[in-house]
Amino acid sequence: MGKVEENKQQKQERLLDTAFQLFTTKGLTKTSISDIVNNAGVAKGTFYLYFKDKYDIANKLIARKARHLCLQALEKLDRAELTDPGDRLIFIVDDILNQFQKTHMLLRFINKNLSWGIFKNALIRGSEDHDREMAELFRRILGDDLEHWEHLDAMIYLIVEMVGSSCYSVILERDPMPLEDFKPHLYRSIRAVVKSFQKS
Amino acid sequence: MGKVEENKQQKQERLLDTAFQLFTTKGLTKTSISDIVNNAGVAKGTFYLYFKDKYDIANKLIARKARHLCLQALEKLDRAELTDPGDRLIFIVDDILNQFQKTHMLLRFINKNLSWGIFKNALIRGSEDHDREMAELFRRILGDDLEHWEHLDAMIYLIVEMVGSSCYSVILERDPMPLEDFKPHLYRSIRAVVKSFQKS
Amino acid sequence: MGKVEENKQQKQERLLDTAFQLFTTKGLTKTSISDIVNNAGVAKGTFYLYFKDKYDIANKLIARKARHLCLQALEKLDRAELTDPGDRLIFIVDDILNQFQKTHMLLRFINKNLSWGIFKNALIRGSEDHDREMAELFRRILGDDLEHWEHLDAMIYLIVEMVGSSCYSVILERDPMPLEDFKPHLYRSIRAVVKSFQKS
Amino acid sequence: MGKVEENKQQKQERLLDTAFQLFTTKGLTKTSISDIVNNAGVAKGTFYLYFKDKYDIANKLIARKARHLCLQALEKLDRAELTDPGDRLIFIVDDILNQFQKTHMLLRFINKNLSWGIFKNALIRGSEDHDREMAELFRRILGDDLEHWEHLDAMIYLIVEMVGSSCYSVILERDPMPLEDFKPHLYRSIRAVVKSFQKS
DNA sequence: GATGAATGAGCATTCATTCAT
DNA sequence: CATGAATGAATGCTCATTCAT
Repeated sequence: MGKVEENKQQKQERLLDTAFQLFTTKGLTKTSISDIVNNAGVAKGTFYLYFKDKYDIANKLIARKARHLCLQALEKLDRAELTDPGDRLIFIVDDILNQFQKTHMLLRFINKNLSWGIFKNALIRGSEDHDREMAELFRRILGDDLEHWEHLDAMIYLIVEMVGSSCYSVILERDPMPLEDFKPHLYRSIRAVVKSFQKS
Repeated sequence: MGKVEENKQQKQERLLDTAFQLFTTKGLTKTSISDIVNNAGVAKGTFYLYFKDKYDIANKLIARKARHLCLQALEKLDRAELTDPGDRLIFIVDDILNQFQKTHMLLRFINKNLSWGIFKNALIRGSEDHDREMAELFRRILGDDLEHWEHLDAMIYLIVEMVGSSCYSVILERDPMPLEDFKPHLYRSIRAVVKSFQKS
Repeated sequence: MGKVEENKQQKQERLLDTAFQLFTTKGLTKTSISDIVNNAGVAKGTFYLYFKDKYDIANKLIARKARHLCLQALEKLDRAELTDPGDRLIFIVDDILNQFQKTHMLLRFINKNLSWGIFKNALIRGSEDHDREMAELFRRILGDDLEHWEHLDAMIYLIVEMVGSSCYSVILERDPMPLEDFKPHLYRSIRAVVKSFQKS
Repeated sequence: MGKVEENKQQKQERLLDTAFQLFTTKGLTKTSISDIVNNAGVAKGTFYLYFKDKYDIANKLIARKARHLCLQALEKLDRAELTDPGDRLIFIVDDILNQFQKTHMLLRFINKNLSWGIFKNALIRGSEDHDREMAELFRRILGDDLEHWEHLDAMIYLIVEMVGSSCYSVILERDPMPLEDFKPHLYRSIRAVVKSFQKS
C-alpha cells in the first residue's frame, strides 16, 4: 500500500515540477496541458487525476513556492538576532529580493501576483484563529513591540505591494535601474513608511 | 478622398471601442477576434488591416486610455494652483484614483499593468529629447523647485508602483479595506517617501 | 460462504439500482460507468466483474423492469375476474399505462423500446417450448376461447406497438393531448382492432 | 457573388449527404464529426459554419428526408383518384412503407422517430395559420368529407404511431413476420380504427 | 480597401478498459 | 474477489489566419 501511495506522490511531484519549468520558460498561456504531460512522461488522463485544470496547478505551484520563500526568509531572520523593527523588515525584504535575483524564473512566474494576499495565504492558510496567527506573524517579523504602531495590517500591505510591484521590472529588466542601485532608495522609503505609521 | 480616410478612421475607432468593451466585460483571454469583429460589425479580414493581433489592439487601448487619464489629471492640476510639491503629487494621485473608482472596468482592464512604464509612454512616447521632456513633466507635476530632490526618477517610479499596485485590490475588491479608509495611510506614506528623497 | 455470495449479490444489486437512477435522470448517453460506480460506492473494476459494458447493464435493467411491470398487471388481471377478451386486454393496457403515468422516469428509460419484443422476452425468455408458452400467455391475457381469433400473434404485436408508441409522448409530454383524453380513443381503437381479427 | 453562394450550398449539401450515409451505416452515436468532415473532404471548422453539432445536422436530415417522402406520397395520391377515405389513407401508408422497404437505410435512420410529430413538422413547419393548414392536409389525405369523423387529430396520430412503430422491425428484421404477410393485418386494422372514429 | 468563407492545427476533457496490488 | 491508479485514444470545439472575390 505504501508503494502505491509513494508512486502517486511521485507522479504529482513530477507534474508540478514539469509545469513549473514550462510556466517559467514559455509562460502560462503558451503552456498547454499536453505540453506538461508530455514533458512529465505521464498520460494525459493522469493530469486530471490530480488537478482540475491549468490554473489549478498554477495556483498550487504559486502557493508552494511562495511558502517556501517566506519560510526560508523567516528562519534566517530568527537566526539574525536583529532588534530594530525597521532592520528586521528590511532583512526579510532583502532576503526575498536576493532569492528572486538568483532565480528570475521564479519571479517571472509569481509575476504580478506577488501580493500580500499570496504571502498571507502561503503562511497562514485556512487557519481557524486567523487574527491571532496574524499577530504572531507580525511579531515574528517586527519583534515584540507591536504596540508602537497603528494599522499594522495597512502598513504591511502597503510595503509588500510597494516592494513587489517596484522590484518586478527592476530585477527582470533592470529598468529603470539595476537592483543594486534601487535598493538604497527602496530601503530608505520603507523606513520612512514604517516611521510614518508609528504612534506619535 | 477625405471620405475614404474618414471611413477608415471610423472602422478602426469602432474596433477599438468594441474591443475595449469586450476586454473589460469578458476579460482579455476570453475575448476572441471573432467576438470583436462581430460586435463591431466589421469583416474579419478588416481587423488585420489595422492590428497585428489581439495583444496589439490591447496595448494600443491601454496606451490610449492611460494617456487620457493622465492628461485630464494634469489639466486639473494646472487649474488647482497648489504650490507644495507633496500636495501636487497627492492631487494627481487622488484624481486618478477617483477616476478608477468611478469606472472599475477601466482599472480591471489596465490591470496590474498600471505601472510607471505605461504612464511614461502614455505621456512622452517616442520623443527625441527624452530627458528634457521628462524634466518638464516632473516640473509640471511637482512644481518648479526640482533641485530640492535627488533621484527624482526613482522617487516617481517608486510612488507610481506603490499606488498602482496597492490600490488595485483596494478599489476592485475593497480588500484589505475600502478605498476611503486606505487613502489616509497611502497619502501619509507618499508624503513620507517624498520627504525621504529630499536633499538633506 | 453464504456471506460472500450474499455480498456479491448485494454489489450487483447496488450497481443495478444506481444505474437505473442515473439512466432515468441523466439519460443513458450522459451516464458514464464512472458515474455509476462512484454513486454505487464500488470500485471501477468491480463493474466489469458483473457487466460487459453500459449497454449490458441497461438491457438487463429494461428486462427486469418490464418483467416486473407485466407480472404485476397479470396478477391483478387474475384477480379481476373479467370474461370478455376485449375487457381483459384493455385491463392490462390500462394498468400498465397507469404505472407509467405514476413514474414517468420508468417510461422515459424504457423509452421507444417499449415494444412487443421487450415484453415477450420479459415474460418467456429463452424457453425451450416457446410456442406452448406463448399460447399459455395469450390464454392468460385473453381468456380461454382463443379459437375465435386468427393470427393472434399479429394482433398482439400490433396492439402492443400501437399502445407503446402512441402513449409515449402522450404520457411524457401530454402531446397531442393528455392521457385521460386519449384513453377513450385508444381503447375504442383496441376494441375495433380486436374485432377485426375475429374469425368471421 | 453567385459563385460563392453556390459553393456554400454545395459544401452544405456534401456535408448532409455524407452525414446521411454515415448515420445510416454506422449509426448516429458511432459517427463522429471527424468522420463526417473527413468523408466529405472539408475542414473541421467548416462543419461548424453550417451546423451546431451532430444532433443539429441529424435533425435537419430527418426533416428533409421525411418531407421528401411525404410529398412524393401525396403527389401520387393526387393522381390516384381514389374517393373512399380508407382507401386514400391506406394508399398513402402503402406508398410510404414501400419506399422504406426499398431503402432500409432511410428507415433505420429515421428510426423510432418515425412519429406524427415528424411528419407534421415536415409538411407544415412553422406556419402561422396552423389549424387551417392541418385541416387542408387532412382534406388532402382523406378527401373532402371530413365532417363524418370526430377527433380527426387523435385518429391520425394513432394511425401514424401504429404504422410507424409496428413496421419498423417488420421491415428491417422481418420480425415477427415479413412485410407482405403483415400488410393485410395492418390495413384491416387501419380500416377498423378509421371506422371506429366515424360519427355514429 | 473590404469581405467572410474556409481552413486545420490545436486544445481541454472524457472515459472505457486494464492490471498490479 | 475487489480495488482504483493509470492509461491514451477519441471527441467536440475554437480560433487566428489566409486569400479569392
